[in-house]
Amino acid sequence: MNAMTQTEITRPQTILTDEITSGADYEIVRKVIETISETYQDQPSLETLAADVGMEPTALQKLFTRWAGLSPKGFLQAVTLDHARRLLASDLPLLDTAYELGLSGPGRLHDLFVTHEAMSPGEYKAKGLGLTMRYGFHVCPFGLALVMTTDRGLAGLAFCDPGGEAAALADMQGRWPNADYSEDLTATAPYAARIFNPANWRSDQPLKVVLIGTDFQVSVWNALLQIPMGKALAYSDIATKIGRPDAPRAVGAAVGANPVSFVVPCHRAVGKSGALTGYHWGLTRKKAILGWEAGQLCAE
DNA sequence: ATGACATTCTTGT
DNA sequence: ACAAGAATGTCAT
Repeated sequence: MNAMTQTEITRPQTILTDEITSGADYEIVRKVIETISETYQDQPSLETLAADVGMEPTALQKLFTRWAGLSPKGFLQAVTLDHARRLLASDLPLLDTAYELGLSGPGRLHDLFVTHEAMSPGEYKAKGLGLTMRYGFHVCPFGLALVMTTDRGLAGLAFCDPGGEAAALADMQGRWPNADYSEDLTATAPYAARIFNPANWRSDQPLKVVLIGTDFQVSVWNALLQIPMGKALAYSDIATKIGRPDAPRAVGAAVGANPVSFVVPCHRAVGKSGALTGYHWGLTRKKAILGWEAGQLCAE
């Protein structure tokens, strides 16, 4: 069922000619999202948006809907303050039970099933010494994804746009400067295929993730993993949840330091007002991911 | 709506 | 040990 993992891929560009065009689509989609979020008060028409990216209105409509499962207008609503508030307002009854679950094996922590283990403090201090990281770039609905794995599981996931590969890789390597790195698309492709295709989100084959960070960071990331798809939590809520109600700002820093973006849903942390605040890989991408998730939910 | 400041943890000297 | 910074929050205009 996974023809994709068999494909020989040495350069991201070659994929663009593949039938999987979602990576190329994102270039367009990203521009449109950018325009929408900058000018949404003016209610930009589909026609205007299409003209901006040099497309026919109907073509853009089709492309955007195929990408997000949501029309541009629907998407606009999905990333509105109102909607984010609704996500926030909704319950957070997942406080204690999910935590235990997270420590003891596979659980429905994200709609993508993951098992995760934290590295010991000693391993963290070694900054990756003795670890072999295999990495590769793969097209995904949000541009290019840099996937990094160890033999213990997925350790890193970053995003970039075409041309930004080196910067993204440097960003990740800076986190574990003592690790060995080797490009190995054969190792990373299956991860990419599983992560970005909701059809492959299965409980019988959970994704293995290793969390490499300080105790504080790991506890924050654990909290993020407990936020289900289509929900969001304020930074201050997360702070409360991990027992440090006075440290929302430190939570923000820890969320931002998350090395496994998307899988650890750092995009589901929002400001207390429901406003979408920063994102390490670009605020537009955060909006794109949230809108895309909204589309996935609609599709069910 | 905007801006100053309070506050906690991480990280690099 | 210390100082600076961070994807915040709150309160006063």
